[in-house]
Amino acid sequence: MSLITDAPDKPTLYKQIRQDIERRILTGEWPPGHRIPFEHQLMVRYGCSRMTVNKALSELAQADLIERRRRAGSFVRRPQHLSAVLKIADIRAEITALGRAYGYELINRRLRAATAADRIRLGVKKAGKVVAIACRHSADGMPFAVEDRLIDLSSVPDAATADFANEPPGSWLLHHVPWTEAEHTISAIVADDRTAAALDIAVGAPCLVIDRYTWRSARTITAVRLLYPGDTHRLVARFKGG
Amino acid sequence: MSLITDAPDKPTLYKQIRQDIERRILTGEWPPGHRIPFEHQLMVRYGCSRMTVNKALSELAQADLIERRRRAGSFVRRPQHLSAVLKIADIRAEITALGRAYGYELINRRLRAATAADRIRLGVKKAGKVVAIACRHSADGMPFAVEDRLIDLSSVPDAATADFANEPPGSWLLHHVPWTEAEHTISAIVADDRTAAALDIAVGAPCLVIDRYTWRSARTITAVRLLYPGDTHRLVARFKGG
DNA sequence: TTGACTTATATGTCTAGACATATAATCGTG
DNA sequence: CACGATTATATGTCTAGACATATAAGTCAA
Repeated sequence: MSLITDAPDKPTLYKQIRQDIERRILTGEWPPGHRIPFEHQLMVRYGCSRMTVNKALSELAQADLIERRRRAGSFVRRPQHLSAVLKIADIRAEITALGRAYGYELINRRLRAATAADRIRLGVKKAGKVVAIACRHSADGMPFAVEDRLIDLSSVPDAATADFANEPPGSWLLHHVPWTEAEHTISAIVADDRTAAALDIAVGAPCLVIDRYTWRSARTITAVRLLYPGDTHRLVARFKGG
Repeated sequence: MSLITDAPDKPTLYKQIRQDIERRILTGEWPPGHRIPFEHQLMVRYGCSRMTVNKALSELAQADLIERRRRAGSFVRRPQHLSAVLKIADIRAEITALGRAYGYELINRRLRAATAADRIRLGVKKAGKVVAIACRHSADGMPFAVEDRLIDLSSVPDAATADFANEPPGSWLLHHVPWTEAEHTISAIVADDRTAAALDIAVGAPCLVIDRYTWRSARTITAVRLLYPGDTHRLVARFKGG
């Protein structure tokens, strides 16, 4: 579901310098704490101006591979805590990418005044209207995930009239509302009878849960809970690090 | 467990330009596909040289917020698929960060010739030796996670003599072996009797599973499976996007 | 020894140019 | 009209300087 690729680039000088240093760091030749040659030394070694060296080092610093300290120099950072770019794609794109046929089914759609529980879930204080949606995504006709979503109509008025019978709300929102911030929480539960029926798995079978909250400029847009069969579905995050 | 913070920086000119454009993109003032003013126009607007504008735009391009095309200009990119930086910290750091007391207990440590199953798990073909470790992490005396790890001794010879009785293998590896690539797979299972006993939860209770493989320059270092109680533990990924 | 002050220095930012290069737009030609 | 050649232009990279600024290291006094 995710992969960080290094596009092969024309080896301009600053990129060459950057890759050169990166290689030494990744192979361990320059261990954490090692001081990288000063910009002045590097410009002599590579026969270029300081700006060129600076650009290479700046990018390495931006990638957290090195740390730059005024007057002291640049240092190889100690291995970062494991961190991964976890790309959780639009479910339709995810299923299509697997080469399987995507299916969507709206189970329930209700427009209502926000209940107390709704307001807590969306993290809003004022009363207002919400759209509650339950739907199911399938791959090759088999249940893939069930979705339980709440959309704050005060943030997304258009959602009141949107037709979610044919378009999944996730796709609709992605195309209609720019988001600025989001949060995923991943956990595990066992299927209750309703979930089990919807996913066509046994009651008590493990489920992977993704709760996603999306904001736009500190304003809640939507809260969604996705349930996947836990033994067949996997989230994969692949990454590089130092 | 993760958070992308924007450190408040002294507002140098290029950063101001960058944030200015970033704001317009994030608020939707400049929607996806919108062409950003040419560098030449921006240098007039901000009264600076092209290199300054170029630095701002280059960083925005590096962050995938804009796309730059020669002769055509720079354009706001359409919203990326949801992607999050999922920071899976060293467990000790994770527990400490929660303000709880960290505990570690080695359950089992065996040095053996790699079995067929070991070789499959590590993705190596040649015969060799491995260290198999089972251990438990606890927070405030309560089981937090159980770990089942395999270390390839041909990649990490020192692991044969390392003392994992007092130091968790994850911390030891992080400090002794630089890694260049890793992969996480997140899934859910239900606890079997052994897992239930180790985590002090009921048989059949949900567990969050993290399988992590770590490589160094295409060479497998270690494979580890972490089991967390699924209803109490959560992976959180918070992020920004366009 | 400790704390306050000074100094040297590496990085941070910026300029006003230059040439390279990819490509959108235009122009000509069949 | 279609297609290939030409041209204009925005970005990509680079230079040789400049001054700003944080700070490690050295200096000196209490």
